Amino acid sequence: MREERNRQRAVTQEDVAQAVGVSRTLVSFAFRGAPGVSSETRQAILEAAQRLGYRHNAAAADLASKRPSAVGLFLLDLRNEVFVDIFSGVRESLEGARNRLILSVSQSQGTVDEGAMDSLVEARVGIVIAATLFDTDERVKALAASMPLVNVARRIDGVDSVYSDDRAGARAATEHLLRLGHTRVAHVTGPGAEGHLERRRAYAATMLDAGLTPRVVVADEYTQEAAWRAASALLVGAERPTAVFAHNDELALGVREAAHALRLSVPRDLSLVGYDDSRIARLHGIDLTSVDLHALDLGRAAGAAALARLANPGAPPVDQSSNPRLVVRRSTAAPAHVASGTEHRG
Amino acid sequence: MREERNRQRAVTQEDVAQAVGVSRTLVSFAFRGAPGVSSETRQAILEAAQRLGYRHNAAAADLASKRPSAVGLFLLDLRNEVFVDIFSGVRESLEGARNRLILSVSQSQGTVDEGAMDSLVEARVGIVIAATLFDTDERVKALAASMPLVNVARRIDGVDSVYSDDRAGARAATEHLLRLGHTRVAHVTGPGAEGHLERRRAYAATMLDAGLTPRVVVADEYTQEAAWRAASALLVGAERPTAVFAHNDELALGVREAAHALRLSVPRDLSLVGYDDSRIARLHGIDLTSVDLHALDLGRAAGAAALARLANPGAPPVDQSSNPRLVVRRSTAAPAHVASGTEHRG
DNA sequence: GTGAAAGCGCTAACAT
DNA sequence: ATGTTAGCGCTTTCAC
Repeated sequence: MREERNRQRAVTQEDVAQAVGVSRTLVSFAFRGAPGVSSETRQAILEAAQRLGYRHNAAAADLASKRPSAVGLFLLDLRNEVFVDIFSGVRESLEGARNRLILSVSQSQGTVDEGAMDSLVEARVGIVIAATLFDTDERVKALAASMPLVNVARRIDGVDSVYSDDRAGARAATEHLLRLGHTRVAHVTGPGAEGHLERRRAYAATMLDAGLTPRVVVADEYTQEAAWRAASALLVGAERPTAVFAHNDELALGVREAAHALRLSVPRDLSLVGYDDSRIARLHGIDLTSVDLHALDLGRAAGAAALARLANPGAPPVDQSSNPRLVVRRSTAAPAHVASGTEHRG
Repeated sequence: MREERNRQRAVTQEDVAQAVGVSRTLVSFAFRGAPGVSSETRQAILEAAQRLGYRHNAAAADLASKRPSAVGLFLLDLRNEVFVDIFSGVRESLEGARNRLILSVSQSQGTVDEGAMDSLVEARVGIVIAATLFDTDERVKALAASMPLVNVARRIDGVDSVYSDDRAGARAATEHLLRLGHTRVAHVTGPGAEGHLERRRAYAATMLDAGLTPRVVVADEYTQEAAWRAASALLVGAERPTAVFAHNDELALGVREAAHALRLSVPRDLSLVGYDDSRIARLHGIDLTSVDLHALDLGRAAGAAALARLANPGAPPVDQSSNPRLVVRRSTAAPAHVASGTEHRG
């Protein structure tokens, strides 16, 4: 038993060929269903392979065939469900295709991660689908110039991009709060990398359009804990906002915890809007109003775009935008004074 | 601009060697910091590589060097934070080591996934760390016989195993409920694969020890939705349990939603205990009593075990158990009648 | 329908 | 300290 573990030379196509009494070429052909192999030979080969325990060696195959078959997926943070959904979507659209999917997750929260992207390059993926939120446009363009790259959840001019209209989503979120009667609406976000700017810009623009003063609070990371810290300072004093629109649900939950620690009740004392419409947002007792960006669809579309790019390297850049949707739940309500005003009327 | 995308032949060590005026060997050695290269030559090589834009080709390297450097990680479900934590832990302990980490995620919720494991085999990883919960002991043993394998979050005799003591955790959870005065305590779990049995067994044993009747409800998947469906049937009628211990937080949240839909309040009408101590459990308004199995540590330990196995293939199997910890929050309380009894006393 | 031979980019003895 | 040589397992012309 124990001895078997000692890695005896792996079974190769050569071994299969000898067993069947044909050449290596035929074996190679047989596996890829290439034409030019009689069905009898193919049967014999497949059967012998099975019997001998032959396993295809993807690395060797890629090396020999010059054009790499793997698709790399670069994600920022698996604790954020959006990225998990993107992953699921990409995988789904790669199903059936002959491409392996290699996942690489950024190490660092809040800064550019060279290492994770490098690992994809060194794995010689033929194309990478990347959530490049922390990189500058310039750097992404440079990357895209050196290898096929599909941008997901972000738009960059001249680079294949599959994204959700952040501007529309952020505007909808902010307007929802304004319509409820809030005037002191703050925005909690994270480090201001180029990929993360749309939402805060749209928030600020919407506020200004309404004649109000934007108030942007920047947490030092895109984590609950960082949002908590940032919100703890924001939510005290007479001038504290009556509503907060957070960059995403993760941050919104941090704000929520901070509010509760300060004995502020949501939505009575503070209205809260997140972004992503994660499963947590839907839980009873959380009921977080949030913007759904359909991450699964984004992933599917990105996967399809990658396949298309691989098939046609010369095609013009894809620019595929989709519309997010505001999902109103119970974390938002009219501010206290307006609410009582409403009551009087009611 | 656009033309650059056309994959011109990649820069190889050969190119670097020619540029510097040395042999390929030196270049190869220089990159791996192998001895036998003068520091001047090394400098020149590294610099030329930089200038030419040379990227190491991991696939070719692995192919040439017989002993594969990659570690495969097989995970069941990225939507379950436990697995994300395991991933983080594994990666952490591989940091510094020269091993690439290749992640493979099971496709199917609830059944064995051959494909995902195969992809690891075809990537020719040197060892795989696997959360094999859905496989039979027998199958895992067979796999482990054909290639180095470290079991994580599960114990299998004769196979490297790094796990948390599920029996102790489940017993602690059940006893916590019994001590609160509950007698009708149900257990909600998922499909009964061998890797998932410890908790329900410990629950049942604990109930029997206390002279009570176990009641195990099996959802058809390990998802919130499935738990919701299962719990909807469980939580009606006069004989409905006053407490539920769920296999994990994911299922517990499904039970919680079902309870709320039935207008049962947690913990007043139903006490609830989960398992995993996920971040969601800690949120204000959720406050789920749960068992922390320290998934991050599990991942770290599994990574270390994999490295150790790679370094010493002949060593006896690792059997490393750790103790989970019950974290009591506000989702558990004495059952209604006992609670009022307590009030009288107080 | 089948096979021979070259070579992918790299590592690893074995020279020198 | 540096170079030579032979593969790793596979794909892929190009013959037969």
